[in-house]
Amino acid sequence: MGQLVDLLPRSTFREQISVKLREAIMNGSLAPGSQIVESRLASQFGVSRGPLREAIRELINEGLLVSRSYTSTFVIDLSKDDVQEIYSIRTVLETFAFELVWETRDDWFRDEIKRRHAALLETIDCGADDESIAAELSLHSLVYEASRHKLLVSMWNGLKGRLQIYWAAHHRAHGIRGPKRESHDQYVALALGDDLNAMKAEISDHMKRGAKVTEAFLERA
Amino acid sequence: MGQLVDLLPRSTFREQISVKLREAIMNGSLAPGSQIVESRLASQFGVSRGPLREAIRELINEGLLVSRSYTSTFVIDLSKDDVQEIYSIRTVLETFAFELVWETRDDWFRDEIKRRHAALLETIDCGADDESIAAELSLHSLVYEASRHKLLVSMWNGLKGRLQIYWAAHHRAHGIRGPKRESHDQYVALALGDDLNAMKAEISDHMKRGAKVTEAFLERA
DNA sequence: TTATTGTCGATTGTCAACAATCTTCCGAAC
DNA sequence: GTTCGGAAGATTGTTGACAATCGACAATAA
Repeated sequence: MGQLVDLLPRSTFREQISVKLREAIMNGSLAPGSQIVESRLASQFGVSRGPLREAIRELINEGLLVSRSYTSTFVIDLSKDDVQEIYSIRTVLETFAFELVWETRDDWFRDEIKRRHAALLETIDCGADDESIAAELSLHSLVYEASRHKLLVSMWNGLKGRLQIYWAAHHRAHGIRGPKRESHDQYVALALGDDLNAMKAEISDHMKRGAKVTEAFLERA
Repeated sequence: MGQLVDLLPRSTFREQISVKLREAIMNGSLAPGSQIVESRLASQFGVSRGPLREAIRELINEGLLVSRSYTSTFVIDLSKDDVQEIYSIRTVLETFAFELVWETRDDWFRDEIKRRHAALLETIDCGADDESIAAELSLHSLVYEASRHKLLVSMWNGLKGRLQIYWAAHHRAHGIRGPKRESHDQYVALALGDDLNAMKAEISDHMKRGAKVTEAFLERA
């Protein structure tokens, strides 16, 4: 028997809190470097410290928070090296994802990549900065999802979260605009084409450009 | 002022429990598929369920345990697909690690790889199966450590834990011996040599052989 | 003045009791 | 015999109180 209706979202507090917290960090309500106080957050969410602590542990394991025993926990503040590391791993993983997907790209893949690219362009035209970031990450997510490689997807999700924090924070701090309108034309065109090596080269370039931009961020500060 | 005495190991229960639990899973005291009951484990460790739950959450995030809300939590039982995924990602990451390290390999690297290889051979000669597994993983860990890429190391550690569970469990279940004596001769020789492409090919082969062995495991069952 | 010690507030760590949920099983109705 | 419903037991989820630790600042003594 198939799935007739969606599973009811009977989630625990811990789950709900961990997504809310993740959102708050990603959209900058909790800025990088800011302190997390369990008792305060718990009362804000209207729960006790137990489930809140478990949610915090989850984000610590994802690398979004850091904590020092008996003392304090903070929203992570990524260093330049951290971001470079993320970009370098991303290059490797996204290249691998395209290798996996390349021969089995189907109509769904082609339609979906166009759809997500269009969505990205629209958010850029609207000037919606945070949404542009999310749309860009969604575009890149496609190849991971299409790979049907669960482990690869989960690793990408880990990187994605940290990247989003970083971008959102620095865009806010420096008043820089989101992704440029033409930044993904080449990426999408090659992903629809037939030259895997050109695609790989584009990924490598794309990531190098991204890494360069982050350096520029940090030199202003 | 130097370090007069060792730092006192003032760790929290959660920390201690999470390493003990990890050990128990890795060495097979807690077999794949076996159920974890919070209250029972808590009394075994002599602590309350609070810190124990947090330790369990940690292992869940590492992929060593799985849980269903309000019902139960189990030691993970990897499927054939899961193991294939691990091997395929491992190929990608280890190749990347060698690219990073290749031009900067120094005497420490060369000495250390010989040392770890010798340690592996010794455990094999002693017939110490569990230790052979650990020694093999330690040998492979070297290139990640030498890369000085924190993110890469942490990803490898995640994979390593799951691989160790899988190997230990299946060796125990099927009475199969650990790694063969000559299995890493080529790997070490190429890692000390000057042909990066040959090294990459060896990694790819090595992983394919590993994946084949896991298939053989599963066809017996 | 300066180094040492004690104290206090803030924060995280731990505990034991209680609540919510899931599974199983048994009995009744059809 | 089958299906439905509901009680019972097992397990996880949640809570509020209490304990341990840390960092800073004041008190003290040389």
